[in-house]
Amino acid sequence: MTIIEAINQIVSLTNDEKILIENSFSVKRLSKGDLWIKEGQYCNHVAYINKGIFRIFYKDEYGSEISCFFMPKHNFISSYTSFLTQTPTKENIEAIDDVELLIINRDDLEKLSKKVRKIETWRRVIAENLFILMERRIAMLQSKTAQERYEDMMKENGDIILKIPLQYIASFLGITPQHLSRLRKNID
Amino acid sequence: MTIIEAINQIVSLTNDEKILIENSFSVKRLSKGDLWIKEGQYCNHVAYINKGIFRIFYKDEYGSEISCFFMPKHNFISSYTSFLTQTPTKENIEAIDDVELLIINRDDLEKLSKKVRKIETWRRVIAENLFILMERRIAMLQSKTAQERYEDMMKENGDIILKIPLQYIASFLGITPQHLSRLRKNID
DNA sequence: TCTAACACTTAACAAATGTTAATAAATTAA
DNA sequence: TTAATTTATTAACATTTGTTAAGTGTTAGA
Repeated sequence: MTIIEAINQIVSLTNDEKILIENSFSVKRLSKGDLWIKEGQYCNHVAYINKGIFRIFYKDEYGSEISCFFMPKHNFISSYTSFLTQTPTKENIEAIDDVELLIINRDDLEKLSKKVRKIETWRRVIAENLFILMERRIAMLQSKTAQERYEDMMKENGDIILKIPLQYIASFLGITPQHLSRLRKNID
Repeated sequence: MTIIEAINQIVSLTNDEKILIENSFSVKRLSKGDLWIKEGQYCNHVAYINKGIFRIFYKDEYGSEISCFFMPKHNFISSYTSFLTQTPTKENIEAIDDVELLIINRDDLEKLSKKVRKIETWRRVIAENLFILMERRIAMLQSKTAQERYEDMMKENGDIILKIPLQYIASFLGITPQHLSRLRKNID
């Protein structure tokens, strides 16, 4: 799915609009392990993932990495709080695979939004979806056991779960790698 | 703190704007235990809490109540996903105390936003703050023990924690009432 | 006021999860 | 490729948290 198809699913676009959008984004490639965004930076970009998987993580008070989200291809990614509030981010965004991004910076996104008003609607929908995702994540952490959380994750992200190192998934679920290893043994 | 003072803290207002805003909201009073919003309803209002404390909760697959958030006076409250996406809410919003609200419906909020453009900024800031709150909540549930979560809650919400029934706090923290009772004994 | 319903506490035990440490497997670098 | 490093698995044990059940307030109506 191209970026145009992804946006077109939410707000249907004319050919002219498609061209305007396409020209506003530029390609960026990263290798496995590279950080696209580092903590302390201002995140002034939003990106569409053409290829690969990203991990968003932050460091806790002991310096351990806590994985917040995984984003596979055909989704949009950013350090949203930083992008929206124009403050330094606490998050790191790391390429788990070799990845290909289509990026746009804040100014160009504003210009594009003025030229193509539908982009405003699309931005709102992206924000709303993220909001709903966070609500579901809170509900899950609050009221399900580790095994249920893992099984739910399997159902919803079965396609990418095998490509993500176990330790990252464990951190995402809020458990130790050893415990996740144990759960996997019991489930299979 | 009045609603005008609360908004004025975020976007400074002229006297005319203050009057326009004040006239757009209307008073609603509820008694302890009343539901302002019930699951299944469309939430078409946003409210400022003049007095009292609210609890937002939903029901899990077994019908148990899971408490998501507590909102004390001098904050704004809504079932945001429902309000934003105009879909039926899964949440219930309950008065823990006798409460007094200042409410505005979607249409009037849109009209007000057009008359007082700063209200757009205020709406954005409210959404951003909620977003940050949710991020912190995820981090807490993901990487802290129940005792740490309780102690953090004491630090940040010490003023209201004593007014909220223990069972609701336990559910909010993702633990059983018995376990919270045990933690309290150990801490004091 | 008395009683019934509900909320909170406590304790014993069970289940889930963390910790430590050792080993095996996989990946990376020379 | 081999050696070094990282990652994953396994097991024994410790700690945290859930479950059940009983007892003790507390509150709200009859």
